[in-house]
Amino acid sequence: MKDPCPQHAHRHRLIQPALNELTDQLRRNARKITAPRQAILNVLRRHQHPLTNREIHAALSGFECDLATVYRNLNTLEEMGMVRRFDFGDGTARFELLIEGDDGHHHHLVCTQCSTVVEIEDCFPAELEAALARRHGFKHISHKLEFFGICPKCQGQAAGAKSGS
Amino acid sequence: MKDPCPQHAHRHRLIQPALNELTDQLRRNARKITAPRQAILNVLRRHQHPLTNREIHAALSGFECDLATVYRNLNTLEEMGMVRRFDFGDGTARFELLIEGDDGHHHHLVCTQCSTVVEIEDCFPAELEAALARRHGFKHISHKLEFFGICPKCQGQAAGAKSGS
DNA sequence: AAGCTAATGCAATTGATTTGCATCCAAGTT
DNA sequence: AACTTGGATGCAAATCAATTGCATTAGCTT
Repeated sequence: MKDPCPQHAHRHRLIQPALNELTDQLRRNARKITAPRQAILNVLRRHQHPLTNREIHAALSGFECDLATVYRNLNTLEEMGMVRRFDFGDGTARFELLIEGDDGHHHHLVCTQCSTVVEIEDCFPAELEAALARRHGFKHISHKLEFFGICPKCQGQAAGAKSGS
Repeated sequence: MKDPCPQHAHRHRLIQPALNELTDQLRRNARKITAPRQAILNVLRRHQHPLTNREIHAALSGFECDLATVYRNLNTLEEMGMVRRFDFGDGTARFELLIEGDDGHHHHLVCTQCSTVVEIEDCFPAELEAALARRHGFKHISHKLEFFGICPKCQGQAAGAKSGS
């Protein structure tokens, strides 16, 4: 019996893995250390929020690579367990870098006005989830959970704005 | 202070609204009672599970209309609060008919093998959600939550199958 | 029955994501 | 250090869900 959402919630957010640690992970998975890959990992290292493929592509400092390459690499990194994919329901996938050993399971609180994202420490209670699985005879149960609301900054302002002042 | 997810969980699933009750709702919202709309509502009445636009379009018995019309109507019905949109994370929206007065808030347990969908009575605890909103200063908070796992039927079978038997 | 506007059909468009294919290069070999 | 090779990349085309422009049709009000 494990806790709802253990202590891993905020842990990795504070850590910025060194690039060479990340390339080591690639090496161990028999992946080539290419320029696009390093550039992408560098972008992910520097950002604490979930990024879309397009955002990652745009953030490649100096270096350029094809958008398709970004897509391919994020899929690869996800398979390798180096990033986690999030779905905020807007039809665009977002990714966060994980540190080794962390499954990255956590959730977000997204402002429906300005798209500000806050990482959340809460999780759906594991006992409830287990009971639910038992009740319906399901195995290997997991969940997707994201919260939406109006952030403090946007609360004073008239609706419709896309970014803070 | 309200309950986590009140008793409305299974309520409407057992009810199959009469077509004329549904068209009355349209009328009250100043919407025209067209053939495509009636056909779409009929499909929704008969199905207890979330359906994609394409599935609804395919299920229009006898009557034919353009797929774009199905898309447009489900958007309209959603605005009117007659259907609720669900996102199972596969890039395709699904819809369920609501009964009047029910906001239709509930969740699902989806089999990742055969796509069987079970409606869930559990919900993310409202107290936790309220605390979360308070903690981060958010207002008008809501959430999206769906569960995934392997259903009883698929547990015995080798992975990979797309439907039972 | 006439008239106005929403609703529809059809085709084209948008946007995210994927893929075919020729070329290239990182990494292991000789 | 040159050689080999399969994974990786660039580019363009293809998918797929969903939306939209536009001319036409058809509910509904008067």
